[in-house]
Amino acid sequence: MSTTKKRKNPRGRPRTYDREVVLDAAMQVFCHYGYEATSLKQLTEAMKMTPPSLYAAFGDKENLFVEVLEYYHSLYRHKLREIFAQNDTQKAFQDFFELAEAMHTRPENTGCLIVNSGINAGTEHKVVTHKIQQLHELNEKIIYDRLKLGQERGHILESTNIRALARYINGLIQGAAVLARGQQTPAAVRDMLQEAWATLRCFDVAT
Amino acid sequence: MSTTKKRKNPRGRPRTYDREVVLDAAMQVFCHYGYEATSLKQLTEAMKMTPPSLYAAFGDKENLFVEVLEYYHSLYRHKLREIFAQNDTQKAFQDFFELAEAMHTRPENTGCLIVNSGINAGTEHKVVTHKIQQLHELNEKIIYDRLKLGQERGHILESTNIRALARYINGLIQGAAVLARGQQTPAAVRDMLQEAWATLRCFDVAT
DNA sequence: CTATTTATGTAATGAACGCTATATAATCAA
DNA sequence: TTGATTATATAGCGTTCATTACATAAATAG
Repeated sequence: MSTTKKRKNPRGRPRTYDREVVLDAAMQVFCHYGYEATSLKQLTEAMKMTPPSLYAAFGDKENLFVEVLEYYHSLYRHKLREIFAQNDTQKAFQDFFELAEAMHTRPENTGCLIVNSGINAGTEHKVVTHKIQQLHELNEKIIYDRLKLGQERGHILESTNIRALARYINGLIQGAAVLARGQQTPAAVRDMLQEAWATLRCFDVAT
Repeated sequence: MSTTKKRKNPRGRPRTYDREVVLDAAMQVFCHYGYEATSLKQLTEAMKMTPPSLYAAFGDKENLFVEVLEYYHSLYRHKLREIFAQNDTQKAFQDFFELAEAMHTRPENTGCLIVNSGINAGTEHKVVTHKIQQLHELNEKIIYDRLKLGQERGHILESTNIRALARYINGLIQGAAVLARGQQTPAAVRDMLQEAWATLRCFDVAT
C-alpha cells in the first residue's frame, strides 16, 4: 500500500496555485481549441503558471491533458450521479437527456471536452487514446448500470436489450456534441435529442 | 460570367500530378491525424508534391483542407445518391444505416473526415468552420429530402415530424463516428446503429 | 542561523512549423 | 529559335513550438 499521504506542512516553498483551479482553466482552453492546437503559452496564461511550475506539477502537455480529461469526466460523473440517484427511471433518463441538451445548446457551456478536444489527440498519443477509450467505456457502463437497475425495478420492459440500448444512448450524446461543434443551431441539437427521447419505447411497461 | 474554361493545351510546363489523386492522398492524412496535427511535411510526402507546387495548386494549408472537405463530401454524396435513388424508402434508409456501419467498423475505412479532422480545425479558422457547418447542413438536407419524398409516396407515417427526424438521423451518424474514433469495438458501433434502426417507428404505415 | 527542500521567474534551447525566394525545367505561341 | 508562361526543385526564411537551465525566493527542520 503506497498510500500517498499529504503532509500538513511540506518542507519547501508553498505553491501559489490551487490544483483544481488550474485544471479547470486548462480544461476550458483545451475544450475550446483542441489538444493539438492548444499551445503551452495559452495554457500558462490561462492557468497563471510559469512553464517550470506547470512541468513540475503535471509532467508535460500530454500528461496534463490526461489529468484534465479525468477532471472533466469526474465533474460530469458527479452531475450524472445525482440525476441517476432518483427512483423514477424514466425521469432519470429524461433529466439525462436534458443535461445533454443543456451542455450542447447553452452558449455558456463549452460542450463535451472529450469530443471537442480528444477526437484527434489520440492518433499519435497512446496514453491519451487509452484514456479516451476508457472514458467512453465508463460512460457506457454508467448508463448500462442505471438501465439494469431500472429493469430490475420493473421500470423497463424485460425484453429490452439494455447493453445495446446503453451503447445507443451513449452514441447519441456524442452525436449531439458533434452537431453543436459543427455550428448547428441549438434548435437542431434540441430536435435531435427530443426526437431520440420520443422514439424510446423501453419505458412502455405500465404507463 | 467568368466561365473558367479548361484549355486543352495550356501554355506552360504541364503538371505531373493528378488533382484528384493528390486530394485523395491529402484526405487520408487529414483523416488520420486531424487538421492541426497534420504537417506540411506529411502532406507533401503523401501527395508526392514539393511545397511550392502544393502552394501554387491549393493556396495554403487551410484552403487545401477546405478543398479536401469538399472532395470527401462529394464522394460521400455520390454513394448516398445511389442508395437514396431506390424506390423503397425503408430499404433506402436501411442501406444508409449499413453504409454508416461499414464506414465506422471496417478497418480499411478511416471513418468520417469531418468528424475526425474537422471538429477542432474550426475554432480559429473561420473558412473551415463555415465549410463544416455547410456540410452538416447539407447532410441534414439530403436526409430530409429523401424523407420528404418517402412521406409523399406514403412510405412514412403522415404524422412524422421529418425535420426533427432528419436531424436525429444526421446526429446519430456523427455519434457513431465518435465512438469509432474513441476506439470502441465494432460491436459497440454496430449495437448503437442497429438499436437506432430498430427503434425507428416511422415506417409502420402499411407493413 | 544554517541547511534543506520545494516553487517561482527569466530567459533561452533545439526542433519543427507553415511558407516562400530563387533558379531551373518543360511546354506553347510566334 | 526566341519569348512567354507555368511547374518543379532546392534551400532556407522567420516564427512558434514544447521543454528546460539557471538563479532566486519562501517555507520547514535542526
